[in-house]
Amino acid sequence: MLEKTRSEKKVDPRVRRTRQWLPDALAALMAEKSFESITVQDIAERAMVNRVTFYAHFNDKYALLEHLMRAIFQKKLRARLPEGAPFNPDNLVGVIQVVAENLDEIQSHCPPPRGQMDTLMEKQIKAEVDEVLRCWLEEAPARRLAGQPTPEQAATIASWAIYGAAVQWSQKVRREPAGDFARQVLPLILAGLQPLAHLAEPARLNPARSPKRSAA
Amino acid sequence: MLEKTRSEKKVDPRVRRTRQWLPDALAALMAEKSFESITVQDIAERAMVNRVTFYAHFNDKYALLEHLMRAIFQKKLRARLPEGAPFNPDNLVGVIQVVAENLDEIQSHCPPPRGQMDTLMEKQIKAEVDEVLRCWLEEAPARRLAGQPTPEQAATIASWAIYGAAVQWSQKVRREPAGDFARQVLPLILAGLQPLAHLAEPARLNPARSPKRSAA
DNA sequence: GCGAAAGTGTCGCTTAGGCGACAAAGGTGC
DNA sequence: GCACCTTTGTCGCCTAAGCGACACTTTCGC
Repeated sequence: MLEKTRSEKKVDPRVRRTRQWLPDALAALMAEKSFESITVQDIAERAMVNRVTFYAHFNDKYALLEHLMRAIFQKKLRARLPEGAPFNPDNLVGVIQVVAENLDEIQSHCPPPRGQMDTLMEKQIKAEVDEVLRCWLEEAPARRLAGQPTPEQAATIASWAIYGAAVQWSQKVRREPAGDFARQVLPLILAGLQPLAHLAEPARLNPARSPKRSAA
Repeated sequence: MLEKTRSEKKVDPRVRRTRQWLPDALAALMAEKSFESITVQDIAERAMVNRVTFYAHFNDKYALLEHLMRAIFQKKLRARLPEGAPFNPDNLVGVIQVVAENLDEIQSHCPPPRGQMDTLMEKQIKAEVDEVLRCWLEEAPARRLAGQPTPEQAATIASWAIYGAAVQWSQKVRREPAGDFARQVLPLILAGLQPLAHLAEPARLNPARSPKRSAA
């Protein structure tokens, strides 16, 4: 597991195809019936792929569902953020917004007995957000001091925080648009991303030195 | 060559897929540029298939074009005639009509320097019509006498006749609808399909015995 | 003309996918 | 309980597809 992070250069076209078809087939089937009633045979048949081939790529249908949900989320993210988008407040708002919208869509589309689906989705979305944040944190000027939080810790904390905020938002009876919500919680999320904070507010106070508070 | 006539039972799904993709790719490319300017590499690339795989299925792009044109014609035929349609005058009219329409469409869509395309299409359409007629002739009650035309001969003669008539029709400056044309030439075509003639006219004259001509 | 570039057709070799079969769970009806 | 059926994972064997490389031929551009 966890081989190359973001490259995937030379993949056998056959592999690329089947890894495209299987999620597509599952998505198509889930538009027709409940996930639980879908069998691996159904998926393989719809994907025009042998059942054994399925197991060569995914352990079971839950693993495929994880992959599918992450792919869906990634696609929405790509639509909101341009490829290789740099860190800035607007792009971070975009991430939060897409998390919220995705959550909302799943909850409104799928019938309430969603079983493990919520858990799976939560794991995948947090993982994806974590990865995006980690990229941003690694690109940012390194100012890591011993005893201070690592970028990995910051990314994890922020991804959990974002997801938690989105869950709370999605459960409100009268909720504001996802974009408004995202802008609203932005400061709280940014607070957890200290290494990036100076990129967010151009006229910031100096963090390490004594904060010379100006007279009002 | 010329293995099973109409069965194709168990084909490896991988083969089925590539034999689906390659014609699809060629059709897509021909909507963009001329056939001559299309290379085997283009086709393989568009079909997401290795170039060597192409040669495992077709000798060259002309062979693929033959296959494609026959497939297109077959599809139109299936749309006009229900699967396993029996012989009757209306279905024969349908065959003639589809031949004419197909000819017309190719000639109006493709730019006049069509090179070998006409030849290829002619060969494939006549082959397909020949096969359909042969099926009908074999199903018909056998009344074959020594020295009389075989069903194969009758089918070939009729398929050539149909195609020739369609070519003439397609070149007319002011031509009637394809359906009218088909009904118009039907008697001439039927005349060449003697073994089927009795299925076409319920109140026919007895063919072998002395034609007792009724007074006007 | 003539060299570079692109396209063609064909070779082994490697790899992913198809297939039949199997034992081991899970239902379902009685 | 017990059969019966479906689904699930997992084998090994075979085949189609991918790939790099080769020797051509064709097509340009100069």
